[in-house]
Amino acid sequence: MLDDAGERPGRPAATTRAELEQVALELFAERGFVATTVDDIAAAAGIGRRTFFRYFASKNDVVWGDFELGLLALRARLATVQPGRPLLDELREAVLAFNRFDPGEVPWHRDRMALILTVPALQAHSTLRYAAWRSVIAEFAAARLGGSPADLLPQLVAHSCLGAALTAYDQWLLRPGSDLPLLLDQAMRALSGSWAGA
Amino acid sequence: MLDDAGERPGRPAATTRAELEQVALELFAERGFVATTVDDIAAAAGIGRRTFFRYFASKNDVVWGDFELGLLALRARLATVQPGRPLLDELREAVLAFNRFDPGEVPWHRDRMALILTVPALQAHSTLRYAAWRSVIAEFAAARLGGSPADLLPQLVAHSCLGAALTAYDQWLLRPGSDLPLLLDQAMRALSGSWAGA
DNA sequence: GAGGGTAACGGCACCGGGTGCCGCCCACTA
DNA sequence: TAGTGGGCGGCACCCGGTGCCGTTACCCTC
Repeated sequence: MLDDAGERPGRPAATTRAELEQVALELFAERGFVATTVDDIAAAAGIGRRTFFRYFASKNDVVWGDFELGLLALRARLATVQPGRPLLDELREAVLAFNRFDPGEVPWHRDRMALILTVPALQAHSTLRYAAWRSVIAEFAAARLGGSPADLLPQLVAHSCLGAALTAYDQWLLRPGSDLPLLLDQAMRALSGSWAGA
Repeated sequence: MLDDAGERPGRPAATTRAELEQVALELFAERGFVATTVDDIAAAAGIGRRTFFRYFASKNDVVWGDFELGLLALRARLATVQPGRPLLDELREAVLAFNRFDPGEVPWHRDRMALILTVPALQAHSTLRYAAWRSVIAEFAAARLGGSPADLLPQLVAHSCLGAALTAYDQWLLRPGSDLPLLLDQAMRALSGSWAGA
């Protein structure tokens, strides 16, 4: 609806989400997220400020790329999982898959995540995105454990997985050169109560 | 610095945080959080809009009452805990203590939490408050487990406790008449890997 | 009881994100 | 060549948040 080249009637779209995202991330890297105004982004992309908000619901959303698509993939993956293996094993692998990226994409992804995890406005906004992520996990956990996704246990599972993923990301950004999949794996495995007896 | 009755030189404060909070919560209950502007609150409290922002850093903060004091109490409590008991037992009791309120306070607290957990702007903002809460937990966990609060395990513990508390609050608000301390206890106990084998 | 010190008040102007409205533009189609 | 329809983008507006600065009201001292 604002992308692909012509085909449709009507005026062709002036740009794409991906293009806008790239322009914006460069500006964020140069001057920082808060110091970059939406006018700056629109000007740099050669569009009107009003048009920017047709591509992204908010300045915060620019940094989230194709998160929605990722959620769809996550849900699809979990829907086709065969029962039989421990819940946490499935979740661990799903979390790893969700956070797997082409090597070429990794630096971009790292920049994005650094913003999300350090800029207060983005930290705050991220909660709304994470809620959608958690509900995918809670759905799956509920299917496995029985009951409704709104029940205490599925919700707790979802919160725990999110916590593990965020912890891993924090470590990844904190320690240059560290390995994200490894950290995610460690964090997810640590959920199995390895610290519960301490 | 803007509270207590006279004693100091200078013009006396026109109101208090508590008074403003009460006025604001009533307006939120009447028209909702988003539909209530800061001007509305200021007008209802008989102060200038500019003055409102001397009492609260943002409209979002109104709803958080004495959270900072609670954090201090939580930290103090954890600092005086005798080693020897399992980490999770200490944390469970600390979480329960942190969320214990006078019976008379409960309805107010429930309203506050309902706002925080359902209004998107407040959900988002809450992350920043929770970060401070988590760091108190992480400090304690690091002291117990050894290492730095920034390490993976203490961070994971903190995220898990927060997740448990939020899960319990969600259930509390979802089921009228439910018992918050009981739900918190259940959620914290469920962290001990009761679902890890499923 | 007059005057100075001091700290909160609060108006004003400004910024920036976000939105509703509406006329304009422009590729495609008939 | 005229018409259709969807994206563009200016404009005006709202609201949260901030820096500035003159004003107000108390207290203390003389």
